[in-house]
Amino acid sequence: MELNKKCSLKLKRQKELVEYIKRNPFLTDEELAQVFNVSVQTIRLDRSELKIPELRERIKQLARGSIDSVKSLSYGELVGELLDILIGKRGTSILTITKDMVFKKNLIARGHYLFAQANSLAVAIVDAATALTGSVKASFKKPVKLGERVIAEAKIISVTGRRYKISVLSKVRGQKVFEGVFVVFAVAGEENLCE
Amino acid sequence: MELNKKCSLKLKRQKELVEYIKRNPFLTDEELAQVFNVSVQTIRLDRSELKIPELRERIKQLARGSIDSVKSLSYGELVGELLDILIGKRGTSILTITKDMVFKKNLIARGHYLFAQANSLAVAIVDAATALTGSVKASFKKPVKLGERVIAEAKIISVTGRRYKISVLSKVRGQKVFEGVFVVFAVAGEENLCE
DNA sequence: ATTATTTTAGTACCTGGTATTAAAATAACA
DNA sequence: TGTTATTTTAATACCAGGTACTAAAATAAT
Repeated sequence: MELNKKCSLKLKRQKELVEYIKRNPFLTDEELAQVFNVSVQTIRLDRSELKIPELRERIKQLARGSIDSVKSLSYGELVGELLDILIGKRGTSILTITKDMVFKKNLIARGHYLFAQANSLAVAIVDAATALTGSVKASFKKPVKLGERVIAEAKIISVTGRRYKISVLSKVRGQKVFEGVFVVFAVAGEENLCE
Repeated sequence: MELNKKCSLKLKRQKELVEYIKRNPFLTDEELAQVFNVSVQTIRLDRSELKIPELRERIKQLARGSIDSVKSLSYGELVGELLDILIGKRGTSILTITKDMVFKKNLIARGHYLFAQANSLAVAIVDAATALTGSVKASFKKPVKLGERVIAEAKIISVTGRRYKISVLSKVRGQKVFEGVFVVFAVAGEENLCE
């Protein structure tokens, strides 16, 4: 009842197998069998004991992991990270351009990410329970590349009733990359925000 | 020899199929057949004509891409789902408002999602290898709620050199919710797009 | 020598395809 | 209308890479 040598051989192989598959997830059982110089059945037995899924399942999981991060624009209330805010006055946020924000061809950030950062900041500094964007005039001054950190500064220029006019200026290393004027409405309930 | 109607039906399906699979790469031929309401064989025929690899191959490629870490996401290129496009002319896309697109407080869609749909559509119909947004004038006409389906229609109004002027109109159940004029630049390499 | 463990083999079956041939449905045309 | 081209569907044989199960060999432990 103490199959030390054999048993340890088996355990050793299984340990290595785990590592090997981790590093090398695209191999079939047959190929693994060759690598470890055992039969295909042994590999299958090992996998089932170790609960390692079959090749196709492994690949699928990898693919899922890669695609999930693509999803959509933002996950929280704000696109970017709030650096500083003074509600009713101004605010600053920073957004680092990651690879899912850029065109794959040239690694330049898609415009709507810069817009989203500016828009969510504009809405945030109004924050009268709820604020909705009414209209925008924006211009993209310079392309922003992968990895760059965009700092957006918003300030309220005027307030007329529930109508806020806010300017947002975004920069990368001091260089202006985006500029916009947002008209935002503070809404209480459900009414229309149309002009 | 002029199978216009039929032919266009087939072409339309194939176009949609390309998009559908891009956004939805984990579906089997059988599932795709159900979606498009045709037989499995037709889907296979389409795939082979369009040189779209089979499910397992698609998954493998995704998984490979994810491991290479460089990862070029051709999946987040467009916000919304392309319904119909005529490059150089016009295009239509649909975006269903999900819960991560709305303000928690009132379930109204954040403006930048509508903007993103419009912007990515505007960029898509230019598609001169690469296109970047230069400036925008936009206005949000009506709040859009959770679950609603926004249909955006973009059309090119004018082209001056590499400068495209594109109007985008988004509607929910026929009601105008967003309107914008985008100035988009077709860029070849790396130059600035500043005005 | 006997028993327990481990490895290997063999078989039937599954999914999601390819590849090929052929029939049926649909559209175009004269 | 009939005839022809196109498109769609069906049927069949085959493949990879498995699962699940049964059973025989090989090896080790006592």
